[in-house]
Amino acid sequence: MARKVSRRGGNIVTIHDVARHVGVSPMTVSRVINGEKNVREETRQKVMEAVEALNYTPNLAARSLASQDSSRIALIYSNPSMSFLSELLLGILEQSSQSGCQLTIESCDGPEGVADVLDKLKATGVDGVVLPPPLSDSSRVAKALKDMKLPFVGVATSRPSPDAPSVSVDDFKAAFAMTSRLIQLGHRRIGFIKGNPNSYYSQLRYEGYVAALAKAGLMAEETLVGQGYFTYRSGFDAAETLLVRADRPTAVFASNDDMAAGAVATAHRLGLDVPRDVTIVGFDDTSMASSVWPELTTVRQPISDMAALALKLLLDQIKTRRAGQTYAPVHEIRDFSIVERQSSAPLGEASTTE
Amino acid sequence: MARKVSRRGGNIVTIHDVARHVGVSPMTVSRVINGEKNVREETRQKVMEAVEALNYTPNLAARSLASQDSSRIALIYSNPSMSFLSELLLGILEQSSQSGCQLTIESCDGPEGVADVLDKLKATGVDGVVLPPPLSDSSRVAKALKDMKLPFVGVATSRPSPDAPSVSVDDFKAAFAMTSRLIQLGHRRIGFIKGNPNSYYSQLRYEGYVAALAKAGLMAEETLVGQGYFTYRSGFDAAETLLVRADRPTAVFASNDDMAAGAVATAHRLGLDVPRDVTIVGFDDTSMASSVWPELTTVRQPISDMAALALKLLLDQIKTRRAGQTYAPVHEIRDFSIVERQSSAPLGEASTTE
DNA sequence: CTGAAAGCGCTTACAG
DNA sequence: CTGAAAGCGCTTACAG
Repeated sequence: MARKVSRRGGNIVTIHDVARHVGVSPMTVSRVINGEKNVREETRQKVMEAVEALNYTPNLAARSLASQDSSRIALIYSNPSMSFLSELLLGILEQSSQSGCQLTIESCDGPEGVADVLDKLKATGVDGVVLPPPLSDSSRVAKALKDMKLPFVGVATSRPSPDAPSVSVDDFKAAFAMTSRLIQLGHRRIGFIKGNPNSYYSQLRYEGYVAALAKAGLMAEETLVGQGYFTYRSGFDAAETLLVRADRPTAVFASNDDMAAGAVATAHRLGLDVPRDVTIVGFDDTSMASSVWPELTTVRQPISDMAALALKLLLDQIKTRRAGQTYAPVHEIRDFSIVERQSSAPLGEASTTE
Repeated sequence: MARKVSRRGGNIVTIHDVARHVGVSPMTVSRVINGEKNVREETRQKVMEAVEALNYTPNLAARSLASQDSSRIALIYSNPSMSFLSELLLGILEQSSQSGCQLTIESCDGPEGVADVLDKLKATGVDGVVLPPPLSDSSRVAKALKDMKLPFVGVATSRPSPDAPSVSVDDFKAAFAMTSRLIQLGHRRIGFIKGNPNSYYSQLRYEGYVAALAKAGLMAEETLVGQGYFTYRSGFDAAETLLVRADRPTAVFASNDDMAAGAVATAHRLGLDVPRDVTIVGFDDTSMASSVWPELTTVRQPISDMAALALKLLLDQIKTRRAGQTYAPVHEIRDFSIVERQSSAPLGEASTTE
């Protein structure tokens, strides 16, 4: 009978095998694996070697059962840009497989739809929730979660809930930096495409743009600002209004990549070359930014990393709570960077790229 | 001490609680939950009610530990379209959270890079692998996996390995149907943008196009066929060659959505209206198809569902093997459909949409 | 710094 | 059709 045949195709290597191999108790092996302090250095070495030699990997199921530590985490998203979502997913998955937690994903229609999802999750049993924008910005959602006493974490939130941890980028500063860069390239008439007005981070990006203009002694002309909703289509439409004018801007800063990609499409349709006739830049650096042509100059937000970290913080929070301690929410700010690609150029300079 | 406080915020409800509530043994409850036959209908009812009433959910960790049934599944992908990947991820995640398996994702650079990933996975311990295209088409990858005796499943494969299950759509038939539809709309000069020549399904889509033309008594003109690589950029470039010509095609069938989106961008850049001046259609119906403007008419492949089913088949396979039985690979064919949106129109008809 | 005992919540294999 | 026993692989809590 092949009962002891492992799921890895060989024989199962358990903590007992390692223990026997080294000549210690399973307990000691457990301690080494979990990086606990009270183990003699020499013993630790030997155990490590045995783990290596036997190619041992802990059984996650056993571990979480024994430690009562298994967590079911739900990622609730609402109509974000798909490219944003994929980056996020990649990061979350990485982390969840490392942490050995069970991941569920649920979609809903905006903050209003969250209640239903929450009911469902309550029935199924979830230990924590990861909230990407725009949900992460909704105080309403935060309140609902708080009422349920369900731990959660916000990713890419500009207005983190005081009760929950969050991971984000300084949207104001990033937009300020990007706008400054455009000014440095010689642009003076710089358009802006806003994101969804309900999102606070959308607001912050706009304010960063205005502040950078002001610092350079420029005015934010209302006619150079278009209203978008973070979708390709909205960028496409908003850009049209900005670009058909005779005194069109020489650069357009769309506040996410999807809208920037839409703006590029519009520019092309209007017979404008990017970046020769108009510079167009985005925000996020999702896959969209480098799949479009010309590839977008954009503000890079390390979405995957941020998502991974967010999940980690959530798990910490859950652990702390289980231990009966109170959890002090951490608000992590990640660095952004400006990635220059082919969609931007100094003012008046002919496109020479390739 | 809050030791018995559940991860769900209330007290843990275990199989014993349910059993006590009904007045049966835990064993009986287990049987009901797992849908086994040998339970009296009346007992089953009562158990079900108790499960409902107590809001019981089985502990996945305990279950997989007891049944020795936990599975670690790796999704290995190589540079697919990001939008395709997200759809896939969504489906896989749905299923993995339902089946309670542990998911890992790994990326690599094409079939050549798989060896490294496999080594890594071998060390970590994995029970099965999900392979999306183009990896799912590579006999080399299939061989490597087979040599490792690692179960795998192909998603969206046109050339399924005889040793592994697969879930796909009939690419030939789908391309045939789409091309026929274009012909039906009055188009006679129909261009085609091929996908990566290494992919067999790319080949099949092309053959479907040619066959449909032939059936209508049309020739596949070589000058109407462009070479792409399934990327936005390649569609953008290939479309240029097709559309700058005076005798340009009136419709272009790009063999995936990313390329179709690129082709639309090119059309716009050349001052052509879509669909008034040229109809452009895609394949897959990823989020790209409906985020671009005009939204793409395309062949819908139910990617999420296919991925979910694929994972299920993989899990079945693993289970069967563990039971020591031999597994006969199933090759599932899903239905495609043609989704008509704004990027296509009858020949010569002015754009009247909206 | 290390170990023996008990138990996490479920299922398998056996007995009735 | 139903149940009592044993065990999955690990960790917690206690003892030394």
